[in-house]
Amino acid sequence: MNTATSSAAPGQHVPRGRIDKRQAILDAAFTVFARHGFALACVQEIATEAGVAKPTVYNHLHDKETLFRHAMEAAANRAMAENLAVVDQLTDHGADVRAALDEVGYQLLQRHCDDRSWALRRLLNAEVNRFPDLIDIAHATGANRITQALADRVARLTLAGHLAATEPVEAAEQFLALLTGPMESRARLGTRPVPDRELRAVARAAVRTFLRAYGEGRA
Amino acid sequence: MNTATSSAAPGQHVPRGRIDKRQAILDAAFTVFARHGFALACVQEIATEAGVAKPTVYNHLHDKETLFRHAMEAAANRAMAENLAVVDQLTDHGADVRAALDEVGYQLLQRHCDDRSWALRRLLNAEVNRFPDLIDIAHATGANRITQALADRVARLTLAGHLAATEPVEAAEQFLALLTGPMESRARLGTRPVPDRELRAVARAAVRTFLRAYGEGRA
Amino acid sequence: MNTATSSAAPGQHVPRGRIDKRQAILDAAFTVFARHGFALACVQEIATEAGVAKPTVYNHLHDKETLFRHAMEAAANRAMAENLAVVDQLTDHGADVRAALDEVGYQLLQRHCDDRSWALRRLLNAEVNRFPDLIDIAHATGANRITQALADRVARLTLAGHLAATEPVEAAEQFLALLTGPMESRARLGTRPVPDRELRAVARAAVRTFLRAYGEGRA
Amino acid sequence: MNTATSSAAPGQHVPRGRIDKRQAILDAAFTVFARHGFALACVQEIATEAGVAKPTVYNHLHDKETLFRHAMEAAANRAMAENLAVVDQLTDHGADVRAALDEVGYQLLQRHCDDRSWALRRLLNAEVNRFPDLIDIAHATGANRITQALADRVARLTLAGHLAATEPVEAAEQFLALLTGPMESRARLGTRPVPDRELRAVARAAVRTFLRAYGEGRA
DNA sequence: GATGAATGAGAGTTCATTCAT
DNA sequence: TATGAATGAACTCTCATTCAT
Repeated sequence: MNTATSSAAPGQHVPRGRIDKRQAILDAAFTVFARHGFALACVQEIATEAGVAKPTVYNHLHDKETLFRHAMEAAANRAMAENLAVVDQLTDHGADVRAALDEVGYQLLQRHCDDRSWALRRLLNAEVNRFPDLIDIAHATGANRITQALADRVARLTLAGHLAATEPVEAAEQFLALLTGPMESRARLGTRPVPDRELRAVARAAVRTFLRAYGEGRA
Repeated sequence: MNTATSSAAPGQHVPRGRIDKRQAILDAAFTVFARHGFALACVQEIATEAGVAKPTVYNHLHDKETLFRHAMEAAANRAMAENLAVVDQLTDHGADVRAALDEVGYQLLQRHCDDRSWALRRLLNAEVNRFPDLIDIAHATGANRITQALADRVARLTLAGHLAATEPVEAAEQFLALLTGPMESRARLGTRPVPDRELRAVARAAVRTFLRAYGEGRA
Repeated sequence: MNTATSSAAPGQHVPRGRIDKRQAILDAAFTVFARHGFALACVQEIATEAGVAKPTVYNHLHDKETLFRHAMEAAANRAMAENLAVVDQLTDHGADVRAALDEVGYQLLQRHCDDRSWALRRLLNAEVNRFPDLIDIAHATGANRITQALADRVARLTLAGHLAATEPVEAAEQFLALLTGPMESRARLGTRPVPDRELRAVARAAVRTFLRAYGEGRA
Repeated sequence: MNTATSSAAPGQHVPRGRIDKRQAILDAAFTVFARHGFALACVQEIATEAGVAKPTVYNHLHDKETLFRHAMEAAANRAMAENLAVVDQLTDHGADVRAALDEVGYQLLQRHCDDRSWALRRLLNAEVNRFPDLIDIAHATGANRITQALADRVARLTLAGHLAATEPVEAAEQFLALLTGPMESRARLGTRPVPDRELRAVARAAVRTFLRAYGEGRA
């Protein structure tokens, strides 16, 4: 039905339409799963959202569970990539640590409060019993990697004399906790859109506490 | 599994069913909902778990939705009561603030990592789209009340000269964030039982950071 | 619940309340059956409409089928009595046969188009497969008796020289047919209230045709 | 029971089901609805009677209600077509009006007393509250169309000097009433099969009365 | 490879009916 | 006697999944 979606390079025989279709299905799947949860999402709705027929979904992803897994992995990977990109900005080339942390904290919060991020965490929570292995994928490759990446930066800042964090991982963990912890109830589990100003404020408060605890004056 | 279904005095005629059937149903409902989520939990299983027939469930709680709502409210209320009881221990009659915070933090973490607490949060996350009003019930009367109660204590400790928290609510929010934030990935969303020792450690780390930021030396 | 319904004579110990209750139940039953049909009428609704509890219905009338049978018989008997009373007016003491037939025809049509009459016929039609014996009760003691009573009057009028009906039963049958036949689609099976003027017109037309066929001028 | 389900040419590959499944379902539906009424007819029985699986019924006709509506409409259309075909025979090329009316009356009565006709009227009566619009379909396009068609013929016969009906519609209405009115109790609402001889007799009596009232001698 | 049609299994809900007070 | 509570049975409808084209 949607055969003209792809823009395959002319003269070359790459079945790009195939891949595009698969991607469309995965996107649609995540959207629909986010809307209704695993159990109540029906494959027909996913197919319609993706613009294909139901059996096509089964041709590409063998069954509903596989579909869910792949959609979740894709979403988790994208989210992690975005977060890592933010953390990577935290280099020491700017002397003003507070400003740098403020900015990184704010951007992390933005990612955290994105609709798809909330949906991802919601689904992870919801289906943890049915898909226990998804936690590994999402946390091992997700949350923990963010923590580690952030710990790396903290360690560097400590070595550079900008911080006094003796245990970088713990510091990173707490920094993230100070950022995201307050959002749970403020955003009502992702139901309420949090204005940018509030994100900035939460980030600033987190940084303030973090720096009081781990600022250079401390040991 | 449901040992508290009926506590009738032995030797006394037990009516075919009346008094605590409703409670048994609600308990069973929460258990089964926690097991499978709302959509996949079937009323028959709840009825069986409660030791009644299916229509009895419908006689007491009109709907599957109503059943869910009431089960969730009951669970949320119990959890909140437990947490408030813990916070209430945080009076200033002990001079050692750190020890008091350690203990309260540890007990809050215990409640937080209780199976039923994880289940409650999981269900809340999972069904937020279908039951948006449950967030109000759970957060407004739950998380926020804990924060407020804790803020009260923080204010008192500040007045007593034991803390330097100028904004008690923010301080309370961050204390809770420092406690519970790290648990998300450590407990793998409630999948992995966290040993007491680890709870103690996380609590201690949280208190350490908290006191560095809000200890009496600060202003 | 409705204990004060009866007006038992003081000083006498007649359990009138019992009888009243039974009657209330039968009335309610007919109303509800007329509303929803046999299958969809639920005993609970009948009980509520009668102002009693559900088991009380079962105490008085053993089960739903019995309830239906008794309600229908009562309604049929009442309808028949009313119709017979109308036919009985058709004596020859008035010389104007046309006027007498017009009036009787009109009154029969009124009875025929009463809500409860439509409901009765509707239910009879609807449940003929499940309650075949009800036709006997309703037709043998109902429609046929009206026809016979009318045939009696026709015979008398013939003997008195006012009519020329050689076969009174056939004449009666046709008179009733001319009256009620056109109502089926005019009243849309009882759904549309037919104005009195229309009833008069149909009756007059029926009488006109009837007298052309069976008037004294004919043989 | 359902011999006309599939008329595929023998020796040809029959697809697992496609072409006349819908028709088979509608036929089965009418049969089963006629047997049990709307409420007590269960879709499973319809599916079995049609030789398909239950969901197939839902695939073709969305609802039990939709199913009922379509089955009723089909039955009503067929009945009306048959009746119209009979009325169409009533042309004036035969000089013997009485014989022509006798024959047409008899054939109309045959249609009227067909099992499916009784069933159709029964269902119409039974479910008039739940499906009020069906009356329009059945009466407006059914009974009234027959009356109008018959009135057309009556008018022609009048113009040809064979009748003296000044109001063709009223005459047609009464002719039909004289035919079908007596059948209600004679056929016991379709429960008792009426022998052909009786149909002939009722038709003849109706025609006799009709011609006395509207024959050429009259004005 | 993509699709229209078909199906087996299963869930929520209702209801007539019966206990036990 | 009248009733609140409980239940077994049944029914509609949905959905993941598979044929056969």
